Amino acid sequence: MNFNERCYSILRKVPRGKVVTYGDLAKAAGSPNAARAVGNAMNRNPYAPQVPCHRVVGSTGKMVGFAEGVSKKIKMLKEEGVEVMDGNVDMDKYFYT
DNA sequence: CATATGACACTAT
DNA sequence: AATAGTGCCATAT
Repeated sequence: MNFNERCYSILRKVPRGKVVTYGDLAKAAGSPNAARAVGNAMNRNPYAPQVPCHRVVGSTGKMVGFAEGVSKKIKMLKEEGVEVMDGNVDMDKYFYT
């Protein structure tokens, strides 16, 4: 099981309407400082619709990027009930602990 | 095997 | 408060 597959597995557990940060995801995957690598894994995302890669946001809840565009990402999150204001998510309410 | 790349995070201006 | 620069990790080429 390589690093990214671990990321996908973990990310897949994230419930709808919640979000996680790259850093925490990386930490959960076993490499606390591999936030960047996580983003890379999401970018290639071999498990396209299976993994909720759109539920991954920056450490501050700020939208960082998305393969199809941040706009799309925000749209999807809103569809799940996550409030996104000016590209930012309310961490205290939607962060997956 | 070595170099380059990127959807991050943090510190210093 | 906003912007720029630096460090880190795993993958792809």
